[in-house]
Amino acid sequence: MTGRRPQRARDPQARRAALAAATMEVIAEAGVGRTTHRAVAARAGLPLGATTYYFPTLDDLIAAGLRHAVTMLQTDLDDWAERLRAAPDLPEALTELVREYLGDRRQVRLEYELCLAAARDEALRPLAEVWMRGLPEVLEPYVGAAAGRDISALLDGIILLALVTESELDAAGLTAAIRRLATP
Amino acid sequence: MTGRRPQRARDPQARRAALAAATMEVIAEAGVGRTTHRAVAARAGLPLGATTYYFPTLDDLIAAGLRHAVTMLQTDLDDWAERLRAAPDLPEALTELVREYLGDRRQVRLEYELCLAAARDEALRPLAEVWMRGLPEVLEPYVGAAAGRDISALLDGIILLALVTESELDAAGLTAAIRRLATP
DNA sequence: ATCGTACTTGTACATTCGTACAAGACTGAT
DNA sequence: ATCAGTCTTGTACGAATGTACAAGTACGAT
Repeated sequence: MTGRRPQRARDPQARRAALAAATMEVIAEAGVGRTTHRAVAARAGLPLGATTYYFPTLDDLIAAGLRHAVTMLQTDLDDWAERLRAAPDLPEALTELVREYLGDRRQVRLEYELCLAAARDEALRPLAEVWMRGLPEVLEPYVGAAAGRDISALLDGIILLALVTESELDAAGLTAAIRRLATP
Repeated sequence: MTGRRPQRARDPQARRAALAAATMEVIAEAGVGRTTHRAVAARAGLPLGATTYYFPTLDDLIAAGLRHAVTMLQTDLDDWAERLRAAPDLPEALTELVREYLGDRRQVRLEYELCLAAARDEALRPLAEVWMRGLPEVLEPYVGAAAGRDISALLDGIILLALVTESELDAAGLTAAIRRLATP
């Protein structure tokens, strides 16, 4: 019960955040189903007990990780919104954003981990909806609600294809497809 | 070492198949990351030892489950191809097929489990590619390669959206979007 | 009939898991 | 200075995990 104990500075808020961030990373690399307390603790550089102190159960920990992921994605989305606002041509700008997004495969996997987790666990659904409805909302002012949803779905599908096949993105083709969906 | 042992009839081929099918079901319900030898054995109604006898490691078992899933998806796809051939209007027929596909959420989840597993494990990639390239190939004769890929991506995205939000499919909107992508 | 091989099955085992908790340490109020 | 409560950390423990394997059974070749 009493090993050496050089206790670190206290900062509960930072610990919660660090654990959520570490959980997000573990999910991105190993998947929701292989996420464990110990992997998260190791990734965060914190003792095992810290995980259960701040998040009573593993499900809580995973939910916190996914919530953190959505927050990150949200700020990315704000970036997208701003760059689209400044862009001369929407389809071309969207294509470029997709290309950049595909640069970080870990983050892309995380997005689909979130979707699958939400598809399986109803409690996570609102979280995933925030993310899924984000892009359509950004696009709506430009092309309307219906086209916004269609284009968003197209991008999700194209991103999934690129994730699985690891093939190069056909930028010209994507731009053309977006343009088709955008024109009324 | 020596419990009661009413040994069942021998049929190795059927056992392999039963284990692969059971694995597929466990993956669909619990996810790749939570798939275990014991869950598969229980689902197949076989003893634990049978799993490791036919599939040396858990990865082998999971790969077999995913391979089985792709085979199932492939026959579904053949169905799609046949029905599209007989359909008077491609966009409307596709929309109807998507609506039916969404009826079995377990199968839809399985599809995305496959994609995520392939995104994480290179060895599974060819398997997922077979599936991802299947629909574009079916569509190509009707609309060309580029539009086939675009429409396929659109459907994947729409299906994902429906899976996550559990919202009703907007059939009319989808048909219209497909038509936009299909017309040259 | 017998025999070898391929299959079946129960069980064993080290490891890892989620979770619980006791013991210490910090901190703000008094 | 003291105390209560919050935070920190190491360790414990039963359950579940992947895998190994010995013992037993069926069956085709001989």
